Amino acid sequence: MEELSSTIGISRPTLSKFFQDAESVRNTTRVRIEKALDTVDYVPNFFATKMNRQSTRIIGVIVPYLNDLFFTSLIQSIEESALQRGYTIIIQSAHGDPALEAKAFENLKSMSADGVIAAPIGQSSSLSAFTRLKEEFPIVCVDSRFSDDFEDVDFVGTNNQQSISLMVGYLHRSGGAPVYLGMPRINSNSLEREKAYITSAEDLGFKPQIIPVDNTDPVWNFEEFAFDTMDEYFGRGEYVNNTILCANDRLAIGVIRAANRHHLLPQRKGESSKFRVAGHDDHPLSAYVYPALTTVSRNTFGIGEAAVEQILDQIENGRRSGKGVVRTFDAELRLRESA
Amino acid sequence: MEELSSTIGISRPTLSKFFQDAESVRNTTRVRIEKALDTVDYVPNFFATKMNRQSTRIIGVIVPYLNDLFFTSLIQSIEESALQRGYTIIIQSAHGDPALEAKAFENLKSMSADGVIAAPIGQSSSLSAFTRLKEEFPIVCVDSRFSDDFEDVDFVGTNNQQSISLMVGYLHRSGGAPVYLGMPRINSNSLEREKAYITSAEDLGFKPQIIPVDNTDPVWNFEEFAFDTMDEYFGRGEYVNNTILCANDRLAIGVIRAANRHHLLPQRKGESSKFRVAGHDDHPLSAYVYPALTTVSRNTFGIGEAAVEQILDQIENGRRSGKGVVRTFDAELRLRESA
DNA sequence: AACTAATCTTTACACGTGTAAAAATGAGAG
DNA sequence: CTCTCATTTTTACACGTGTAAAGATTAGTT
Repeated sequence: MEELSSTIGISRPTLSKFFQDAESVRNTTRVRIEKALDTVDYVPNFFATKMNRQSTRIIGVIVPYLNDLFFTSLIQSIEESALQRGYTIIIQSAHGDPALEAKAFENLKSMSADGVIAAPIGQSSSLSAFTRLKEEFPIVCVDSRFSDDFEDVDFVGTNNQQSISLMVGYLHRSGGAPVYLGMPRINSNSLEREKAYITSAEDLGFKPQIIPVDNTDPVWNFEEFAFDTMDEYFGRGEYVNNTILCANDRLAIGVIRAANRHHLLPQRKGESSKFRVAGHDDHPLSAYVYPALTTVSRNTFGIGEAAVEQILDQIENGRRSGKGVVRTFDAELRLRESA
Repeated sequence: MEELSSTIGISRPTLSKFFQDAESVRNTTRVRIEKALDTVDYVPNFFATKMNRQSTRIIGVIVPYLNDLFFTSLIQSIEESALQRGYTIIIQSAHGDPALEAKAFENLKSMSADGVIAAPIGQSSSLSAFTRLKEEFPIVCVDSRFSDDFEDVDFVGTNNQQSISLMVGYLHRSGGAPVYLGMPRINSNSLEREKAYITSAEDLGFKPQIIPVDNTDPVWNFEEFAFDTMDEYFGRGEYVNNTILCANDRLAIGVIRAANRHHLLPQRKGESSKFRVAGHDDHPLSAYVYPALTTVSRNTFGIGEAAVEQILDQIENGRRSGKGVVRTFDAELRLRESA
């Protein structure tokens, strides 16, 4: 930069100012700098620009897994919003491991990230780390809560109560009360949706029925989990005439596969069947399975955008003490073929 | 760090040495440091550690899209290998935009990344930028080549000739010569697989037949593209008795959806149909569509691992001039239901 | 106890940028 | 031309760490 500035014939501080805000230097000098930049290719050193600053304009994003299209969509919308506001995001995947999640927070702390948007795994093993970390920089939880104990942490996610009751209502009036297939207990959505199902059932006056699953070893490959679980039930003739509401689409995709294997679904035009499946999330592939999955679509874009808004609010206006902001987004029915 | 070192009662350089390699300090001092680290939580500043170094131990990873499970799996295997070797990865998504791809390279350059593993989009618009950048730091192309013109760049990917001819051979002998549905012209795999199909057809003595598609506006939502394309053909009664080999599984999933809509697939146990579909890649969901997709599995883990090996070879042993190393991985048949 | 090798301390400089303060220069208005 | 204000230059320091060199200390060996 020193070198470049003397080549152009201006001082280094002026050049530094230019890179921070091109409009902040005089018009004539700006043109001179831009012309010079066409010939040499120079970019300010990322690390040096982030050192010794009050703000790094970095937002950390932590997801439990990268191998899930919901999280990648979320990252995409977060990145888009952040870039618009002049922030850079650093993506960290916890690979489903609470220890790595804690490490991801440490990494971001060592980068003096201005704030962190985290879709937490939320296992007890990282609770103590989180308790400390949430005091160290602004944090917004997205998609799922870290734990109910952290009422002071902002949260942006889906209104599970609304989305589930919307779906349960539709299923109930269109062909019979659904039974519920929950997801492995990996985050707060898991429990929240189950509760929402029970509440909705009670509101509508039917008896909630939750399919018992083996939760001893919570896994992230939902399709396989749901397939294995339901394949066994279907083989014994159980749940073959039910409407199954799944906690998410990836489970539903596994269930549909098992149902196809056991020929539970209408096989010809005009045929009908008592067996139905519904999902939750509007997974990108849910329209492409057969039968196409009836589901509710989460407002992924809105959630990502709101998460950025909340973290920037904390960063720029300081953290408010007391209860954290909670923003939930309603979901919309996507009626397709499976229910 | 200054503060911490005086608290422990040692010098800052010693503490610095400890953080770089805990084994490099005397046993007794190491224990003292570790004990102190339990009480205060201190992590060295990421930026400061990367400044003024010959090596940052950072590897940049550029993918065209994050919303594709192949790329996320690839990232995961790259990250795993890199972490083992003590390198940190920085993920950059080009969002399908060659301009953003070029920007991603600039970002990594400004971070003085030791090297970059890139799954390039490879549109002409970023060619000139790439020509310059490939001289500036070690680059390994993964999954697809940037352009045939860059023979000096290392490449790690799938042996498309092997994978396609494996599949074409199987399809040909098991029920009829396949026609080919290509993917939008977004990268080198697109053309390579098409050529491999033609070669295989000629080897087996049948006339290659490529389904004409509208490629004016290359898109990344393959499922929709394939569905729209084939829905129209099927509606006109075309290709309804063919075996369709798709350039990737996401296309095949769209084709299966269209085929289901037009009732081209066997609907009952025992029924058979002349219509078949096969894919390429072994997408995580390909086993869950109905009928389950017959495909070939790419060695994603091997590819990621090899990409890391190649970039580290360049970083640690210097770049060799002349022809780049090319490592391709064979694929394996995954026979399921669709063909 | 004396020697040796390993480790540690001290000191000093480096990295590439932001930023503050004071002085100098430039542009536009009257 | 002179005044005034905006911009730029100059100078200097800061950030948090790595690292090199020289001297001091410690641990292990005989």
